[in-house]
Amino acid sequence: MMSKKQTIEALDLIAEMFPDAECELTHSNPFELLIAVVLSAQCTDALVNKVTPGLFAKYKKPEDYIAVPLEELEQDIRSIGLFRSKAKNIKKLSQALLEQHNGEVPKTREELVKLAGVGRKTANVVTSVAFGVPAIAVDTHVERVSKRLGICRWKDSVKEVEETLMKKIPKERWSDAHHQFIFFGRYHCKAQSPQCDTCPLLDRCREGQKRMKAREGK
DNA sequence: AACTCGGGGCA
DNA sequence: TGCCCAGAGTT
Repeated sequence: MMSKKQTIEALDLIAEMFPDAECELTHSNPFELLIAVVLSAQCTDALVNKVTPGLFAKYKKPEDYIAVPLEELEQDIRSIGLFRSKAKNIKKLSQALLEQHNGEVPKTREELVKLAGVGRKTANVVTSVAFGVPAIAVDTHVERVSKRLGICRWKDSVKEVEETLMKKIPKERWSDAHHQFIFFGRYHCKAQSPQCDTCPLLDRCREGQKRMKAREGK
């Protein structure tokens, strides 16, 4: 397991690789971000960004999502997959914003996770990106990278990964680290092709060392 | 903890 | 054409 010091050193190297890492979901206000992150569950940000410009031109406020028939909203987001449940969630979520939050996006994780289609990851992205609250949203990239590097244990749950990262990374770096890990996982340490050969973290990476030894053994 | 939902992108 | 992508909700 990486110590706190080792974790920060690894993070520094990743930050050098992706100094401009930031949220890639197209949005221009907290409500658009919330919708975009809900849509991004189980699909890529690039795919979400294909539908959101048209979607946000048509739907500006929670009322707009409520006004339209479910089938119409389903068709508007059909290309991203899982569109039936996502359309239902967005209508429910819009209703809740109107009835319980004056049509505004709530600013706390506790309130956000009560919304339909909003889980731990989505809530953390919204609070950190829209409201500047320090947070580490653990998606599959963050989880995979943290486990490969040895920052946390392979068997850790998403919640345990998040708690470990918060312990080992200074709070003022949580939000930047979150995006840097995501970029590292998405563009370099990919699920099927980690690109260990060109990785600056190879000598300090648990999984990378294991892979190199396995290759030499052949 | 395991299962389900789903179309797009790429080999 | 079949594998890979990548969270929330339910049981």
